Amino acid sequence: MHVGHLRSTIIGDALARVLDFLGHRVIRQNHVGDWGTQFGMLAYYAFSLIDPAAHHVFSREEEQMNLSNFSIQDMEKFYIKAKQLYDSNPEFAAKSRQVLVELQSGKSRLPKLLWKEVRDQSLEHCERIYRRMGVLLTRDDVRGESAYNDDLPEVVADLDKVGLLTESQGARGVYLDEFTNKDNERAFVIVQKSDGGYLYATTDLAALRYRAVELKADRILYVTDSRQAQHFAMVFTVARKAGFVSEKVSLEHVPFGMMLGPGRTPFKTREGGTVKLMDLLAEAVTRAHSLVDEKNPDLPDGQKERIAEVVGIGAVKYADLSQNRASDYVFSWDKMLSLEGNTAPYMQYAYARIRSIFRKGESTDYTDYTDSSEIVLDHAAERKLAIKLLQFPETIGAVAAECLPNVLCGYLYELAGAFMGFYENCPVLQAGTDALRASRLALCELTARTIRRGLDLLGIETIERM
RNA sequence: GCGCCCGUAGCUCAGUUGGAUAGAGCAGCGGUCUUCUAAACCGCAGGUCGCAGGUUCGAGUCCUGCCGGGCGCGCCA
Repeated sequence: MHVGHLRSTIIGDALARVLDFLGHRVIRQNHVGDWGTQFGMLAYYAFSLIDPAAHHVFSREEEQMNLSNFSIQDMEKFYIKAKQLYDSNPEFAAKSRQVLVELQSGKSRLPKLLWKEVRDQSLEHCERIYRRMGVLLTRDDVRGESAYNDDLPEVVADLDKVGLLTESQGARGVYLDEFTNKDNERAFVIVQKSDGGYLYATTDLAALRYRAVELKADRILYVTDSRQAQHFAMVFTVARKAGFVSEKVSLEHVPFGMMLGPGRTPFKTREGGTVKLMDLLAEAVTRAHSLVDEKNPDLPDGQKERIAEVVGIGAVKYADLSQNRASDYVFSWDKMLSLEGNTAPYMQYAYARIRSIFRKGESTDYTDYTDSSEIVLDHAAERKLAIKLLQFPETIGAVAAECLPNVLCGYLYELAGAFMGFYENCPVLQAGTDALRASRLALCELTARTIRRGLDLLGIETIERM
């Protein structure tokens, strides 16, 4: 995984958390690309590692080959090498495509075994990143392109059954009056190539039907980059017309802007020169660690490392989530790893400050103050903070309705800002009266709870001190 | 050609059912630690909201046209 995979992973995770929190039954679907050309080349490359001299691929003896020792240390390097060979070596490319054909037809067991091995390694790699980033996806959520392989002929047959299917120049597809092509003619959505192969529109239709019929989803969200907007608009239209999805089911593409490189050039996926996600996370944690050393040198080392991890990872995720997802995202180390201003550490810092008050006040029991206290809002800063606190529910509602995590980020930033103002102006532990002290402690408690909950919904952790 | 997205301060961006003097961060300048964490706070400076019309009591927001940028459009995903 590289930085180009960051957005869909993080945005999808945050939206799933928010919808979950609101009581919806959320079914995560990790639609991994485990069935295309790239997996053919990976599987064949894996094979060539086992036996570099091999010029033939699918003999019986080779099917017996023991694959148990096969392991891939670094899937990213592995892919780059395979890609280089694919581009430079016609023989390798031809064999890769052959592997894919064998794979999809299910004729030979060897490609299947290799494919499975490569896929497992790849998914394990993803899971390591998910765990470090605090993304809730698990292996159970993986339902990739390969899962729909057997449904593809049926999708085409069903389109034919309802009279939508047309043949043109040997390819089969659906004409849509709602869209036009380059020549201003109605669009043609191809579901089966002239050579009999299927395309991603076919897979997406199969997936759509699975989600509507089998999973009984009533709202289906597609978190992908905005370039696929038209593709999904067309696939949704076909699915409706074919009766795969009823009108009651909401189909929503949740598009986000591209990851751009320096100079606003597109970040090429599947090319060399991209920044690895693991490296990005490590760099973020390193930067956070040196900041902890600087700001709070007396903390024990173990605690510093924990803080660096939470702050660094949080900063990376927040940098992405806080921007309106429609905008293109210009990759910048400084911006992504920034720990100043409107960043996760700002909120984490506000939280840590509040927790510090409770430690100093010798009470860590949250419920001590909220239930029995009258809230006093005499100071402007108190009033401002209280109003912000009350806006939390409507904010979450808006985030869920519009699928905009940055709205939650904006809210939390305002909340943390309101607290900072309160903190500067309103002494808590040394408030004039017991009643005022109790009231302010309650405000602190409610703020801490809201910040922690809000960050949690974004997939970002909090720490007790920093 | 058609379609979608975008154009807001020097830079990066908020501003989504139209509502009062358009906000924030960074960068710049100047202040604030004898009191709960200064990873903070306060102040100053900085904008013809791409342009031109229109709707409205009211437009960054809605409509039309234009300029500029990005992306997409029958056998890749």
